[in-house]
Amino acid sequence: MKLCLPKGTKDILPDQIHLWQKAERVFAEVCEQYGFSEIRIPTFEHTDVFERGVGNATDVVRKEMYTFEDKGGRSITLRPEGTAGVVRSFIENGMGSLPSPVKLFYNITAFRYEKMQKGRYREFHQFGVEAFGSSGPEIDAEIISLLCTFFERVGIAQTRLCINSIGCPACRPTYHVALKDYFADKVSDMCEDCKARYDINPQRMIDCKEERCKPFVANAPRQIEYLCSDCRTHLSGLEKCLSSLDIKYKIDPSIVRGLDYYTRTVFEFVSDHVGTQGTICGGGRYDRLVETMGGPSVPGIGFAMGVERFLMEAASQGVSLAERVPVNLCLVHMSESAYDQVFRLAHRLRRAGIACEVDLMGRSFRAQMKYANKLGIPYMMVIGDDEIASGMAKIKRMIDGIEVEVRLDDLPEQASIFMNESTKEN
RNA sequence: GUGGAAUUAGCUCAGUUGGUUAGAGCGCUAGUUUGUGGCACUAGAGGUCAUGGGUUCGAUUCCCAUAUUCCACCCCA
Repeated sequence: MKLCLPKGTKDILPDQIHLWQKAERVFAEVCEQYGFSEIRIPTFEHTDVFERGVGNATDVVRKEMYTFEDKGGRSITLRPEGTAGVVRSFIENGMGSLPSPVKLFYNITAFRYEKMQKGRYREFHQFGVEAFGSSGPEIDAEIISLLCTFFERVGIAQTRLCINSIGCPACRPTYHVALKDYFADKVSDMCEDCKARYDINPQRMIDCKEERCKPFVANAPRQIEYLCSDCRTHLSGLEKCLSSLDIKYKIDPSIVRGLDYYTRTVFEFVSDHVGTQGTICGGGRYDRLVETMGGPSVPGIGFAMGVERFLMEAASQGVSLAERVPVNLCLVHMSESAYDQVFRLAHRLRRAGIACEVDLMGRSFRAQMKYANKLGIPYMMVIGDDEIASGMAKIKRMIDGIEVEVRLDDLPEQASIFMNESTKEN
């Protein structure tokens, strides 16, 4: 049997890795500027963590988790998302007693057993943020602002921000009653899923995509009209913050989110370039989650961004995440006798922090030149018996052929001076 | 989980209505007379035609299964 990738996984090859590194670097940078600290949590947790955190009723927990029994008979699950694990860590490490708010960010892989589609993988990457301890709308706005800054810094435009409020335990029951009243005489004509949702969670009927359900859903009462005064105040507070930051958004009452823990604010950044999986980034507030998972009563809010989807969006917007090629020098030898010297020279240069290449294929002079050119190495230096004898050699800038002569003994310093100067000129 | 499409060289794709040694472009390697790359030219390497079974005198081609990819639904990042 030929070896191949398991379904839904991807190799990230060297020709793509710089995009990832750039995205990771910018994300970490922006998070730190907003006062978030990185946290690293395990790839797997006790299954309970997700059952209690994400919610037993969700599709993610019911049918998408990679769950297995380890050799000690424990039920273990590969994380399907980041929030539950971070909350577990928050509680376990007593972070509730740190100065509030506690602001954390992470860069993780996550695993969901799902059918493949563009922008949807079984192992995928998420950048995420969680903030604990603050219940005001300001932190909601700060997190959205963080995302806007990230997109801006990375050069992405045209992602739509949609927000909604899904209420809190105080006002949701009233809304559910209103929904049930509204749908009471209509459920029988709706899809099977909606019939089930009617009893379990009528709120989810709102974002049903079935054609036959849409007409009924269109006129259904909206959560926003049933918010309690606290939730209403929170939402208008968030709107005020966003406006004063000049962040454009749209209220989208159909955003419900599939994870059970959300309360009040939910939001998504949506793109048109990622196929049906248009949500690049989704998040919201979870004021009861920490308590539900056995911790203190501490409010929280966070988001997760699908890195694959983000990179797809960047590519389709023609955004270049490419990093400048590190300044590189190719040492080209002319003869067998020079090769030994060149090899030692490369060792010295590298130890001095100058990235350079030497022939390792036994190539002819001409072939070495071609190789350097193909790799796009910007500088080269020819070393033959003459150079060895005189102790002088020329560094040539490939793009325009400009050369400078240096003493081999002073090479590390001389080379970096020349290469730095000409880098600045460009 | 339901439904549909696809898989031929490292990459992008031709092709065989079932019939000897399977093609192109790009890429890769070497060379175009041993002190300067990009262009051009020449040559070469590289395929169990995704894998396994079946039908057939004969299968890369037809059928079935498996793996992987893509699309729609569901759901989500």
